[in-house]
Amino acid sequence: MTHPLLRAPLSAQARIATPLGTLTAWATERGLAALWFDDQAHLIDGLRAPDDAANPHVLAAQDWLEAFWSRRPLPAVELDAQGTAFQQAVWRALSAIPAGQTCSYGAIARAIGSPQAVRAVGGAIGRNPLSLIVPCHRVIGSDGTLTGYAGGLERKRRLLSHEGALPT
Amino acid sequence: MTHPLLRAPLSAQARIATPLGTLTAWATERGLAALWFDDQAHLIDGLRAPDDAANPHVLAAQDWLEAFWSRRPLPAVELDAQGTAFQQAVWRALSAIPAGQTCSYGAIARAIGSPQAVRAVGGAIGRNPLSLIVPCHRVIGSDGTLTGYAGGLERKRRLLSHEGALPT
DNA sequence: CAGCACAGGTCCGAAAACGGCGAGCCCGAG
DNA sequence: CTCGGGCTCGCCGTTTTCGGACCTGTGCTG
Repeated sequence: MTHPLLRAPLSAQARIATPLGTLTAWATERGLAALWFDDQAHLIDGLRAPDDAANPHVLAAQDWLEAFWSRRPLPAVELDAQGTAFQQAVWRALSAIPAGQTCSYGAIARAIGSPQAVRAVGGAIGRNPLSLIVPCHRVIGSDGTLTGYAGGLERKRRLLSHEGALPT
Repeated sequence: MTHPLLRAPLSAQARIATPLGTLTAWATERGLAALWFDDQAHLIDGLRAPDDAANPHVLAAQDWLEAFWSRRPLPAVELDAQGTAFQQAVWRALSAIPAGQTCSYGAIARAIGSPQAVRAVGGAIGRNPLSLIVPCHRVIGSDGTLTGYAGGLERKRRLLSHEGALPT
């Protein structure tokens, strides 16, 4: 039952439909622990909790997603993602990138005070459990290439396009 | 005449043919004391008794073996194996493993309440005098390796295969 | 009697391998 | 030249792998 992604036991999970595919959300008592597309969830292997679409954190995620797709201001969501100090720092930095903007891996590295750890930043971003809410899709190569996305490059492209931030 | 494997004098011995080679069975008045393949019987060196295929315990062993090969329910056999308290505990635990199943040395150690004595368990199993009847061939390494068998690894493999329990 | 070798498994530290990168370099095409 | 594509190499946190040390009962060896 203990999963490397968790520091508290899961209390609920629920599936949420979106224009880009169905997501599953996992929540602990403290907040949203994971949010991923079903078809790319290799990261989430073995994560399981009782279905409960009425869980408050799940509902919050749902609200957030609806606001996101319709480009309204985003409500706050309690997050409870588990990770090393470094990963937490990276994810926090990601959250600072506003919609409609992109940023390079190197920029994140500098932002968290480890300008040389560019590649390690890539690894941390790839392990971000909170798809969309922690906008890992807004980080691209310094030359404008999309480089990678756990949910698939096509999805990354469409997300950026939806935010009007597709690099030429 | 006193042998470390005996607590009562032997009363009979007899050879029994099986698909995997010829066994010899030794019996005391109280039950079956030893049962081993002829070619690997270093354990049994010096064990000698008058040949007597009509001895009741020998007959019981024969019945048991026939049932075993044809996968019928196994008749009870009186056992009279000599060993330390620790060894007896291990052998008793072995008898609890049903056919078609395997189990690790560590699991046996935990089962008898000495979770750390894994290696000692290996020693005790290797000294089990009652081949087949006390199913020491069902114990394999925790990683699935067959590790060892006094009767030869090939024989262990074929026994497990006969029981449909060969690990991948 | 002391010492050692085993039909294993667990834990821990060290070392190596592995990435959702980026800068520097070389080279050929305009 | 000058710009872009392709290559190499350094960067660093994380993961995986590897090698010992230790555990434990017993029989064998000096």
